[in-house]
Amino acid sequence: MILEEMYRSGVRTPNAAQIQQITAHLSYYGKIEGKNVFYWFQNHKARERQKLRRRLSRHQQLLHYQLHQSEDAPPPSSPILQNRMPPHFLHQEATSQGMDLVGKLETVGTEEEEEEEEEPMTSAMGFEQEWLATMDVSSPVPPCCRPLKTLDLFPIKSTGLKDECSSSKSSSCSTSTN
Amino acid sequence: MILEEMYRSGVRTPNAAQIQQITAHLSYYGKIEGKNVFYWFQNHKARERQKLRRRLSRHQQLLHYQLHQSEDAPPPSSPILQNRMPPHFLHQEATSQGMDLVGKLETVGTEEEEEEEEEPMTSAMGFEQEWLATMDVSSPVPPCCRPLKTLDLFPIKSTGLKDECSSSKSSSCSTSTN
DNA sequence: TGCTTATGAATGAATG
DNA sequence: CATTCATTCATAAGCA
Repeated sequence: MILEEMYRSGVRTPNAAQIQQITAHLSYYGKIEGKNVFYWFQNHKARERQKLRRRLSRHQQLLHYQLHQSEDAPPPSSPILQNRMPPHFLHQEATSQGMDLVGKLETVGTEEEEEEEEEPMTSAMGFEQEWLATMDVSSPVPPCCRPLKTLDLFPIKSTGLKDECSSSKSSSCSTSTN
Repeated sequence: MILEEMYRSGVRTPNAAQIQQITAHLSYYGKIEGKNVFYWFQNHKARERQKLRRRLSRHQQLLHYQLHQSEDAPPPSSPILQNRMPPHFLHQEATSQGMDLVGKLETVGTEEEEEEEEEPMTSAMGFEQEWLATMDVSSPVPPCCRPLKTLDLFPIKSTGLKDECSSSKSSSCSTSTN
């Protein structure tokens, strides 16, 4: 769990030297290469951010929903996080020149940031997957009436498939509802 | 089931928006989150591909075997050689009415050879670092005796580790299982 | 009841 | 850094 320790300490994208050291340490427990460490940090950071993002988006969604739910309905006090900071706020040090052992603009608990490692991750990027988001689409809707308007979920097959079916994927025209 | 319908319709990797809608619809039948839908598609696609791949490999193996039966020494290995083919083998599977570009049956590695294809960059490490290379720091000393002087770089604790650095289960030393 | 299968979840390894 | 794929884990379901 060394890696997580380091991660919690603020290490996000270790540079070559750091990776070397980490790898050296970890090699005690078994065969390990630098790329393993590298990948670990990559994945961990990405997934951490993902989770965070989903929290944010969920909250935002809730807020949005509540805002649009009723004009007069007072928001149940959820003013937490409205992080819409400038798009140029995250910028890690592209693993080249920056040492993030001490972190920087993040709440890097240099000592011991147990919970709440709020990272001002990106927010202006295109659309990634907010799926992992626990967008409880089920909760906002009262069980007595479902706002589902029978979306045409079947014929949707638009730009989701761009890599694998790149050859000549199914035509997304009028999918004739299979 | 709805998801299978969609899958058959050609949906493979729905994007965020699609997942949202699907989740919304499915939420009518019970509690469901976006990640569930995401995982479903991931798994379904993967296993579909897996089945396909297995079938193909089996067939090709049979053919290969039969062809080389009289020519070369018949491989006494069990016919359940299974997968271990080039990572990029087949890409799509047949959808009912979608496109089934099963093509790409490239040089079906008749003899998959173990090659150390590594380190594709080594150029300006502006993007991918060069540790993807097999820089093995664990080499200087046998992994069974700790040569590392326990660098005080960070608080390393040898608690249970079974996934992070054990991508290779070949932990020669006592893998300090917890 | 013990085993095999099916499946959701998670993670390592890439690739773009 | 985002996205995808392959593998693996854990567990529930099905069956002999």
